[in-house]
Order: sequence, then structure tokens, then C-alpha cells
Amino acid sequence: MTDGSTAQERPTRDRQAASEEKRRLILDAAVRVFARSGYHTSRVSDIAEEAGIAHGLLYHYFSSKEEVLATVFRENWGELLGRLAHVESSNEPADEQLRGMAKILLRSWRNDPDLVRVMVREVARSSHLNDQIEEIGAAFSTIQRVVERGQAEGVFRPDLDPRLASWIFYGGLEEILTGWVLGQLPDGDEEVARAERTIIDVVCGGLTVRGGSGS
Amino acid sequence: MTDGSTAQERPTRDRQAASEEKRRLILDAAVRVFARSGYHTSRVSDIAEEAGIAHGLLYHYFSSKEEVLATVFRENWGELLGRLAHVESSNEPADEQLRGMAKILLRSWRNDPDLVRVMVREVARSSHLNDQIEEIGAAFSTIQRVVERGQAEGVFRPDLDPRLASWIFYGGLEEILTGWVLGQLPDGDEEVARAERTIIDVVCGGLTVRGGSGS
Amino acid sequence: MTDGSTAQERPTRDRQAASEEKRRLILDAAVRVFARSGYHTSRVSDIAEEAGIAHGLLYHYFSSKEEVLATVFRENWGELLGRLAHVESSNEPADEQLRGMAKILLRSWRNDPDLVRVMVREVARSSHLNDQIEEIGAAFSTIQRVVERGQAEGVFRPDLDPRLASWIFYGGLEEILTGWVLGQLPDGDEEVARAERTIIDVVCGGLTVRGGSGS
Amino acid sequence: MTDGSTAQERPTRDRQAASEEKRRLILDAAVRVFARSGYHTSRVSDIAEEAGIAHGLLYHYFSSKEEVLATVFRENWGELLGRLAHVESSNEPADEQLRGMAKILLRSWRNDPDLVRVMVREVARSSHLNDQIEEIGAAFSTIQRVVERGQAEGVFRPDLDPRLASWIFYGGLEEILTGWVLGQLPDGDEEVARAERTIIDVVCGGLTVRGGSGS
DNA sequence: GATGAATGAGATTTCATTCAT
DNA sequence: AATGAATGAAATCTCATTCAT
Repeated sequence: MTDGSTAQERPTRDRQAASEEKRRLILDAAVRVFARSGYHTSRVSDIAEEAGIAHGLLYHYFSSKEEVLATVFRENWGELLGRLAHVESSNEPADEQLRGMAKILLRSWRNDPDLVRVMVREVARSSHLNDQIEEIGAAFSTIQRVVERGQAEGVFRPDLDPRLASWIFYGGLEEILTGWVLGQLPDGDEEVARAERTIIDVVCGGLTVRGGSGS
Repeated sequence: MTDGSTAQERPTRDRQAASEEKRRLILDAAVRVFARSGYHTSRVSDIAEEAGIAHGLLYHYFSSKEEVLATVFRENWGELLGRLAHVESSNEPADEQLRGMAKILLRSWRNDPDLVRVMVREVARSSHLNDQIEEIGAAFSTIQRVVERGQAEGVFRPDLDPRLASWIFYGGLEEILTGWVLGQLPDGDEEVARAERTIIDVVCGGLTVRGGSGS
Repeated sequence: MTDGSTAQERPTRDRQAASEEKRRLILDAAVRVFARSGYHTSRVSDIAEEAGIAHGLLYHYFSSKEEVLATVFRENWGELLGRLAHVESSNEPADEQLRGMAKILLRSWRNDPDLVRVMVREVARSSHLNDQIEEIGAAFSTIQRVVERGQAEGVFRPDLDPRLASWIFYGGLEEILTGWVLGQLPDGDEEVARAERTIIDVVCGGLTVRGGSGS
Repeated sequence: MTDGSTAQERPTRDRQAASEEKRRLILDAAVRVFARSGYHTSRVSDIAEEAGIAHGLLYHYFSSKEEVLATVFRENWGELLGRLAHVESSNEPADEQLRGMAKILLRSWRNDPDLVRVMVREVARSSHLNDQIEEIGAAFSTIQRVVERGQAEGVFRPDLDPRLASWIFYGGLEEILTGWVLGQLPDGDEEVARAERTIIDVVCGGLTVRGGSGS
């Protein structure tokens, strides 16, 4: 279809595209603003200003400030879930899958620090929106299934509660992200790599020195 | 006047006691209200009503709503720090000390759920007041020192970053508390005991099966 | 499009005009309210009600109640200064210039009694905002220059401190305005005329009888 | 009566004296506080703190904050009126009486600057209390009578409105005080003396150079 | 007299949301 | 779609005054 679109069709398509573009503009601006000032302290007009639009226009795209936050969460968390699922469906052994998931979560900090800031500080446990709890739970379930498979395959100890273990694993990851967000843990590519190693070492291998036949 | 108190002295002492009592009344009410509605959503008059006082009186004791939250944090976190320090100064081996610290943190949920709710949701990473970051850091330092001692004594693997390990340990604990706070993890005395066991098993011993035949 | 205005341009211009109109609406209402109740006793909502707007809108145009008062002062005092400057730049003799300035000040009472009420009672010496002192000083400087010129031209006695003389002159005028504001001096066109005559007679000619036989 | 007072009598007298002393303490503190911060901006507790008492005690001596201001005014203005009346009843010529009155008013600045600050800024025209207008009027009446006598005795020009003249005279004085209060006119003993001279020169002799048979 | 805890009306200001243009 | 003026509920905080002790 080199130019088969009617005169009618094109503007419509362009409009939709432009509309989608502006929607994204607002969401991106919101992430920056929420990251900078926090959800409650940010004003709708701050977001609009950051996005370069009139604040009234925001209400054409979102029904409320809360919905902006919810959308930020939903769309990004959804993508994350997808990537975790992809790891889960790989053929790697359970511990390698955990490593892959740690990588995804920890590297998000370098990819989009503002987004992590918002997720960690505003969404993770702030319960602005109860709807999100379910979606967050999906991540835990994924991790939990990996743990369970590891146990079934004899790679992981069978005596541990897989649900708690998955929470602990995720908690360790999130806390490291928090350390970066709060500027309390040293930052940088190398640090991210070390964090990946450490979380896997600790959670999979444990702190305690292995006895028996060598390491 | 055998007891040496003047007529002046007594009422003063009584007043101070009463004043301190009321201060505590307000703080306790604030914890309940913040736990129920969240810091931002709670109104000062909600706290006052919960405490059974006029809202103006709150400003006799605290300079702002924010100071109320900061005080709730400071006083309770301080107490927690004291208990962690006590464990640190015991003669137990490092892994037992970690277990002791896990106990303290996890049992706080049963002792005072509202307080944990507030600490987890409003203070831990909410960025209200940066002053608190330092005090939170003190807890990490304590844990970190235990890890380092464990490494020095040959109980813990020396190749792991003790700082990251302490964050991971604390993160696991906090995530479990969060699970309870959000109603996502099953609750109850038995569950707390299992959580204690699991966090220590995972962090100290690791998920991976310990085998004679190495990994 | 013969007139060169785009479809975009017109509404914008209209809006600006409407906005300016509303700004003035608020300022006028503020003058009436301040005149009636005094600055401190007036509430922002009184001003809004008098202007027929929601009180929140006032903050669209002014950042605070204090800024409303400051603006009332600045804009009106600025106009007054302009008129004084105009008199100063005339070719009249010094005493005639003083008469002209007295006219301006005294007639403002009949033109806009509420404004005079506010200027006399709230701004003149009330110390709300020190920024205004400078601008008030400009009026004194103008008068002082006229006095100095009168002295240089041999019309006024050269032995008098021109600065003090200008303050005395202005003080006499302001006191008469105050008498009208407080209802202590009789009011009316004729009275204003008499006040003009008297202030010039007193300040220029003095109370003392001029005699052939000197004093 | 070396010691004729009964046991009953003394304490009573002492108490009254102590009570009166405290009352004065509060009034003096109020003058300082009002001078510093202005009436509306001063809090009752500021006055109490300045006086070194509990703020509740202020209400044993005065029924309200407003009454404190009214009392400050009444007592001090009354004293001033007495001194003006004393000048009026002297045998001096009218212009000398005016000079005496100017002295009293202007020197009050050096005697008690804080009091002048309060009188000029809070009482003179602020109409916090309408009751005071009458008492202020008494000062004008006194001046006016002097002017009228001066006219009757042929010292002052008979064609001028004596009421307006007295307001102008008083206005000139008050404006100079205001200049000092606002830090806009140079201060000091010498300046006060010059101000006395100038106000009398201007109001009695006028600015205009005397013609006829020399000065 | 003296204290200061307690009250509560009330004031300013903010800001999410709506809506006319 | 886009603007930003307009609304008004709501929240924090102040402080004169009262009153139990």
C-alpha cells in the first residue's frame, strides 16, 4: 500500500499517532516529576508543565492524577512481568533463572532511574492503589514457581517455604534498589554487577561457609 | 515536711507527668491513624479526634503534622536500634545474632502491627524527611558489623560484600513485614516463627542443596 | 485575512483583556473592603465576595493577601507620583507648584475616598512591607526639590531645612486627609477648597501676621 | 507612724503595690513588643514573655489584648494632654505656646522611642479603637484654642481657619515623628532641636520671604 | 495570684478538577 | 485538541481566651 490511504484515513491515523505520542509525553513527564517530588507533593500542573502542555489537557488523557500514577505503574510493571515470564519459560536451571530475574530488576536502575524511584517509593508498598497489589503479586508468583521447580528438580532445598523464599529474594533485590534510590549504596555499572553476584550468592548459596567436600 | 517536697514542687511534677502522658496519647493515636489512612491522607484533626483532644492542642506538643510522624519514627526506631545493639553485644555466634535480629524485627509485627504498618509504608522509603536516613542506616551498620565479624571468625563466606549482604538480609525481613502489612502473606504466630526460620535458612544457608558432591 | 489576525490570535487578546479586567475588579474590591474593615480585619474571602469571584481565584492573580495590598499601594501611589512629577516639571513658581501638589493630594479624597482611607490608614505608616518606604520617599523628594528651588529662586526663606519643610508640608496634608477619613474634619467640596487655601497660607505664608513693623 | 500599720494592713498595701507594679510591667512590655512587631502581629504570649509572666496572667490585669493597647494609649496620651494643657495655661504668647507644644511632642521621641512608635503606627489613625478619637481630638482642641487666642490677640492672622491650622501644625509634628520612626529622617538631639525650630518657623512664619520692612 | 494546658473559631492558602472558549 | 480561568472543598496552622489546678 504505497499510498492507498484516503484523504480521510490519513489524518485520522496521524491523529491517533499524535494522541498516543502526547499520552506518552505526559506519562514520561509524570515519572520525572514523581521521581523528583513524590506523588503527593507533585501537582498536576507540575506534570503538565514538565510535559509542556496546559494542565487542563491532562484530563483528556487521564481521568485523574491517581490514574496517571496507576498507568505509569501498570504499563511498566506489565513490561517487567513479561520479561520475568520470558526468563521463567527458558530452559535454564532454576538458579540461573533467578540470576536472570535479578539482572532484570537490578539493571532497571541503570536504564531508568526515575522510573525505579517512582516504583520503589510510590508504588511498591504505598498502597495508593489497592488494585496494584494483585499485579505485584504476579511477580512473586513467578519467582515462587521458579523456586518450586528448583526444589522439585532437586537443585533447591525442599524444606524451605517457597513463597517466603520468593519474598525474601525479591525483598533483597528491592532493598538494594532502595539503597541506590536513597543514595545510600554506591552506584555504578560495577556495583550493579556486584549486587547481582551477591544476591545470587547469598540467596542461593547462603552466607554460611559450606562444609563437607570443599567448596 | 518529711519528704522534702515543697507545695510548689508537687503540682509541677504532676503536670509534667500528665503532659508526658498526653504527648504519648497523641503519638499513639497518630500511629493508629497513620496506619489506617496513611500519612498524607490523614488529617491532623483525625489524630486529635482519635486522641480525644482538640486539634489545636496537638500543636502544643508538636510543631507540625510532619513532626508527629518524625517523632513516631525516631522514638520507635531508636528503641529498635537499642535492641539490635543489645543483640550485637551478646556473645552469640554471628548467625545466632542474625537470628536474634530477625526475631526482633519480625515479632514487632505481632507486638504492634499499626506501628509496623506506619514504619513500612510511610517512613522506610517514603522520603519524608531525609534526617531519618541516617538513623535507618544505623540498623544496617549493625547488621553489617555482625556479618563482618562472622566472616572474620570464619563462620561466613569471606568473599561476599558485607554491606550488600546486610541490605539483602534486611530487605528480606522488610519484605516479609510488607507482605503481612499488605495482607499478602499469611499471618499468625506460627507464620512468624516460620518466617524467622526461613530467612535465616535462606540468608545463612542459601537455597541451594548442600551436597557432598559439590555443585 | 485583511486584518492580519489569525484565528489563534484574537481569543488570546480577548482573554488577556478579560484577565486584566478581572485583576482590576479584585483590586477595586480590595480597596473597598480594606477601607471598610481595615487590612488585618478583612478576610480574603471578603475581598472575593465583594469582587463576585471564588476566593481561590484571587490567588490566580495575586500570591497573597499582602500582595494585594502592596499592589493597591504601588499602582495608585505610582500614579500619584506621576502627577506630582508633572507639577514639578511645570514652569510655575515654587509656591504655585506646592499649591498644585496640595490640590492633587487633597482632591484625591473626593475622587476616591476609599482609596485614601486605605492609603492613610493601612499603608502610610503601617509598616506592612518596607519596600514601600522608598516609593513614599519619592513623594517627599519631589516636594523637597520644589522647596529647594523656591529657596534658590529667592521665593522661599533660605534658612530653613528643605527636607524637614517638605515633611511638614506633607504631614499637614496627610493630617487633613486623616481628619476626613476619621470623620473629624468637616467634609465637602467647599471644605476641600478651604483646606487647600489654608495649607498653602500656613506653610507658605505662616501664621504670624505680616507687618510693616517686623516681628 | 513609724510602724502603726496592722499586720492586716501591710500585706494588703504590699499586694496592691505589687499588683500595680506587675500591671506596669505588662504595659511596658506591651509597648516594646508592639513597637517591635506591630499590634496585629504581636501575640499575647509575646507580651507575656517580654514581661516575664505566664500569658494567662495577663488576663488578670487586662480583659483583652485590645485593652492593653487601649490602656497604653490612654495612660500615655492622658499624660501628654496634661502637659499640653499646662502649656496652654501659661502666660506665654501664642507662638511661644505652640513652640512649647512642639517641644513636648518632638522630645517624646528621645524620651521613649518605643512609645512613639506605637502611638504613631498603631493608634494615631489605625482606628483599632474608636473611643480614642475623642481623646486625640482633645489635643487638637488645645492647639486650636491657642491658635484662636493668637488670632484674638492679633499675633496670628485672623483669616485662617484655626481648626485646619491646628491640624496642619499637628500633622507636621506627627510626620516628623513618623520620619524618625521609619528611619527616614536623621535622628539625634541636634536634629530634634532643628525640627523644633523648623516647625515653628514654617507654621508661624511661613516659607515665603517676608516683604516690606525687612525681616 | 500564677501557671500553662486546653479549646476551637477562623484565616490563609493549595490544588485537583471542571468547563467555557 | 487545547487552553487556562474558575471553582470550592479541604487542610494546616495560629492564637486569643478560658479554666482547672
